[in-house]
Amino acid sequence: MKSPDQLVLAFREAGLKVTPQRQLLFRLLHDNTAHPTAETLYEVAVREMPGISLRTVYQTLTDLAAMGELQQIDLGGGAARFDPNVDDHHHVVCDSCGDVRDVYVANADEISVAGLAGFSVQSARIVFSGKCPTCVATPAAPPVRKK
Amino acid sequence: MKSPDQLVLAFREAGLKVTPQRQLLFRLLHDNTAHPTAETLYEVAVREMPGISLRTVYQTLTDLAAMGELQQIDLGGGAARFDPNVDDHHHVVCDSCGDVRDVYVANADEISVAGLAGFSVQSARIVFSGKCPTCVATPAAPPVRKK
DNA sequence: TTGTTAATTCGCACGACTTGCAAATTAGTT
DNA sequence: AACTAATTTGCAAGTCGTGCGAATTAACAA
Repeated sequence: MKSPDQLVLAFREAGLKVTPQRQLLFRLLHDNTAHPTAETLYEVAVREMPGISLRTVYQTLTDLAAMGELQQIDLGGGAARFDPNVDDHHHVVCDSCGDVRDVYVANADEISVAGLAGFSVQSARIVFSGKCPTCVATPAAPPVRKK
Repeated sequence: MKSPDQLVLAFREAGLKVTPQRQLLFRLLHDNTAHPTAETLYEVAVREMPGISLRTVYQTLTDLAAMGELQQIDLGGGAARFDPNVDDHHHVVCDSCGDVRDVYVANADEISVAGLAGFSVQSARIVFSGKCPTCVATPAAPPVRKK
């Protein structure tokens, strides 16, 4: 994702307005490696800007994703997560606490696949599951997911 | 997934009852490669058994998944899909029509991954996206997803 | 065959997540 | 300062799935 300043320019060039709400979200997302949900991001945002609405957070996240500045990650079940890292990468999810981290796969294109005959493949997403270092050390860590 | 007859035995052994509804679903799922959603399966089931409820379909799918006879696939956004193929395999999704197919990856364990330090990884899911053969041939095929 | 009991079915309500809508507000420009 | 289109916001609504409770039924025993 571009820096907040660059995003301001990018939004104006796209004919979009730069509001205080958006600028706040630009800041909160910049270098954010927490893979927040819309709700999570909202909770942080509302502390700095008490009036901001969850609807606006959704809206801005959608806009950023549409501009390719943000990757939306659907891990099934719960809420979508948003990743300002738009490099080619993948993810690990902790089954216990729901934590998500970026993972880099060097030779993803070297895997040999059967069953893709006739398919025009555009992308491949890899999601690893397991226990994060913290939850490995703490056996009974309660899941974060609401469901 | 086991055959319908074997599932009957497995359910009884687990202390679960074998109802006509369940037997119907056993049959509909056997050798089913369509990766149906609960809703889709319900629509087929209700034709053979007009009174069956969507609730029961969800219940039975959950039971089968808990017994390891069915794999639940969350591809984000829409409804979960169910796969009676419980072999170690992965999936391709058609962006146009939503079709899902099984894919076998031979050397999935040979990929070199960075960022998993300290993580205890249990599994890896790979989802390919693209256009299925039909949608490659028919450019403007409408998406199936309701969203 | 009849009785017993725990499991199941089913419909409805509800919960989580997300989007549609419309009125009021505001950013960016003239 | 005025204008206009974009934005914000709250609420309603939609989708997917689950909790709950009353009525039903499978499984088993006498």
